[in-house]
Amino acid sequence: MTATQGPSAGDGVIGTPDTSSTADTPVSGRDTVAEVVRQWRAVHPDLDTGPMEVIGRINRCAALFQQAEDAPLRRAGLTRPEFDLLGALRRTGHELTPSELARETFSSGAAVTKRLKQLTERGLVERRGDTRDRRVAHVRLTDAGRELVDGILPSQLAYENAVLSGLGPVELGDLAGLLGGLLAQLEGRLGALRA
Amino acid sequence: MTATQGPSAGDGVIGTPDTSSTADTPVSGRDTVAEVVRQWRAVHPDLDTGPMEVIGRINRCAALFQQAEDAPLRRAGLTRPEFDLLGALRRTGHELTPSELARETFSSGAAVTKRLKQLTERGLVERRGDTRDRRVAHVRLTDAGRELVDGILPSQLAYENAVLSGLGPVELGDLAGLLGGLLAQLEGRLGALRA
DNA sequence: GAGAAATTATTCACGAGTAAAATACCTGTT
DNA sequence: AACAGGTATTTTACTCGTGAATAATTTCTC
Repeated sequence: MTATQGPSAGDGVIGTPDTSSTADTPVSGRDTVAEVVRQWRAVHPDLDTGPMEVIGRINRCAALFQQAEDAPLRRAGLTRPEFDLLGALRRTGHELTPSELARETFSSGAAVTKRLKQLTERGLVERRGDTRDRRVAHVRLTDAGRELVDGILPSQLAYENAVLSGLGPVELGDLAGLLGGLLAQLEGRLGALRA
Repeated sequence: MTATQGPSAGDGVIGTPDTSSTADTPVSGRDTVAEVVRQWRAVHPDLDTGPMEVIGRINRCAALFQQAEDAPLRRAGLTRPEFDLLGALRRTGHELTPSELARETFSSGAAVTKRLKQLTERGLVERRGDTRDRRVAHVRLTDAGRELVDGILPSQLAYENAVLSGLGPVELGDLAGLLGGLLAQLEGRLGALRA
């Protein structure tokens, strides 16, 4: 699929009304992605580097989060995927089957199986077989699991808040809104784009 | 900087306020993270779920990108980390040592070693020992490697553009700007926050 | 200059995720 | 009732990244 290389959209996409010049440093300040984009432009001045400025930054932010954001989690001996699983059980408030956990957690069934094994051994979740359909299992938090999640969550949120404290409330709100719009589009339309 | 950010709060960007308990309800519309946040609020109405709306969405976007965004890459038999490595060599325009590649690529030295081994076997990069310091190696793209990168890049960017096409140019510009600000903060201040 | 400390790159053992096969079970059709 | 086909979950074989140890070399310090 050869999409029309944004002819006019080319360099205008990002710098639209706000930033000062088109010559150097066309985008916001000094993060590493900006430098990367600058290098690419020097080598391929014809390409539309707009997407990089969004996707590259999202990927980089996510990578940094994974390294640092989860400090309170790791202190409790949990990885982020493990916490996501426990959190899914906590926030839905009821039992979930492994398949539902996989869907809720955006991970594969096999990964859920492995995590459940570990979490069961640690006494954080329990399993119960369905009486009608003996293929399915129902997983629920133990008291210890629920207490662990409830104990971690506030400090985790406080930590995330600190991580984001560089932006003001208005900017965070805007960012959340824009990301929500993007994500809604991605989730709705991405499966179909898998060309 | 950022164009006239939404007057008042950030809830207007996407749409419909929802039917929740708390007074301020910036949860925008219809992505999965919004639903997750809603569930958390029902269970813990006292917690500030603001950070989730940003961090959760960034992580989720990154996960979706990893699944889908790289379609043109995989068609060329490259993973995203491999392409990042080749891209670093291409965009800097000169040779890089493995350590520099690790820094540029945000990955560990061991990972770079492994990738270099594979890419060398495929004839995409070459290595050369430093004459002054015999510990260091210098890595450069072969002609085939450079052609591969240059061949992939346009379609990869076009693909990314399509992925982002749900947002308009202004929104993408704002998003890039906000993410750049966040990232600059994270990169500058995150190492110190590792408590 | 000789030995200590630092730096560069690689190797190793391991943990975690995945896709695909395997297992166990249910349901509808005949 | 029996069989085909579908679904839920687990197992298997494999890949990939990581941190810690290792090897090789340079640089610092006296």
